[in-house]
Amino acid sequence: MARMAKMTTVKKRDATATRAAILAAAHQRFLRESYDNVGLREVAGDVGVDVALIGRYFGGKEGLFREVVLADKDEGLIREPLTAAELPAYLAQLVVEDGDEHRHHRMEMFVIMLRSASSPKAGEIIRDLVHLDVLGPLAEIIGDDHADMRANMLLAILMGIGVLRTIMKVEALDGSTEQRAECEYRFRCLFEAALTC
Amino acid sequence: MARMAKMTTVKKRDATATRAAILAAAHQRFLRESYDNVGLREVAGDVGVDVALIGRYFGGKEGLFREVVLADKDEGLIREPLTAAELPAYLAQLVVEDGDEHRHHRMEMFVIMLRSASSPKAGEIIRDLVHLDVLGPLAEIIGDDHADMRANMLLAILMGIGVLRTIMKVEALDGSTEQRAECEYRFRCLFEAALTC
DNA sequence: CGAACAAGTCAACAGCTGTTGATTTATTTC
DNA sequence: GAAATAAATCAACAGCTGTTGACTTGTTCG
Repeated sequence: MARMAKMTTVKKRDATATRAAILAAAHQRFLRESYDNVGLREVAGDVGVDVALIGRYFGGKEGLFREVVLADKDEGLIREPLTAAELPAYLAQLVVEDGDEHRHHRMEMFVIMLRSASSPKAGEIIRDLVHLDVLGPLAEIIGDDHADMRANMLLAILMGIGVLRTIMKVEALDGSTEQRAECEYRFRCLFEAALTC
Repeated sequence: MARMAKMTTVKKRDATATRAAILAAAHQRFLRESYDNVGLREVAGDVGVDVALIGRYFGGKEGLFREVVLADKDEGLIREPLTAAELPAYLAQLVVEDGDEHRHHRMEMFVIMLRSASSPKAGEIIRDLVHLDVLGPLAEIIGDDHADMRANMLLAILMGIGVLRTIMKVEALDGSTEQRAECEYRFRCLFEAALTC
């Protein structure tokens, strides 16, 4: 009858809540598979909702992906005010995932972008975001001449590490246990080299 | 009648030749699109052959991709005998694409791997190849303790540059005209840092 | 020539994809 | 409580994907 298994919610009808739930589910899916390999029915299934609802709320797959990526944009890769001198240490800490919840979330956004960078439709969205939201701020922080190139080199290192770890599944860069400190140190050196050489 | 438009070949029937043609066409396609976004009909169309033939010769899409990737394996990323000291300069030259035909081909293999690294089926093939054919030789050349980690860092830089250039379509790393020398210099510095820090 | 065999084509099948219009169900409003 | 509105579902459609078996055509060998 009225008594259901789940006590808290008997499937209340809340548009904004389900919208958010779909967004969260999509985020998790895009984190683990590429744009092409994420099915809308899977995402809908995670939430316990029909596929058609995604179309209604986000207009389509592309719209859903755009919103997932843009939702994380607020806490872009570099948000807090940083000086060029602090950059290497900050980035190094970022990649060894030893940060707080915010930093973890930023790395997730990074992985999503990496995963779906191929695939024409998703790639376009990502490229814009990278240029405006990552490359721009980075170059501004660096500030000297050749700032553009230095920003690109920093991003290249970040992306390379990301690809190797999450997509190529290389274990040596995990930075688990005691290796973590060593890992972080080396990466800091690398970032410094990119800025000073 | 017997007179056709193309003078040289009136469609001779050569199994090994068409096999090679399919392989070449697939190479070009995988160079520009990801595994998921390359259609077998497109590849067959490039050669002027029916799709079914691909299935006959390569067993399927996965087999085709494997053969494309393995065909380039002979001239792996690092082939000629190199010392650790020569490595930075060699890699820097590799990424600015200022090399001969062989080096160009090696970078193409690299791009193919990057493009399709996501996508479960292709990724598995690529991962094996990266471990055995790139990471292994690199670590052997480096030779010191932490060789594994250093090899990973070198590869990370290489991949990052590759992703930024070919997938994110960043222009600043193109290394065109006069910038090329500067580009090469900076990358050499970066590789050196990865080896010595 | 004519049989044997390989090379290539044809057609069609399942399976899955994102997308859409009509429909049902719950909630709100008067 | 009944009408109006939003939330969610259903069913189905095209389109494309890789794959398979049966068929046709060209080549080769006796």
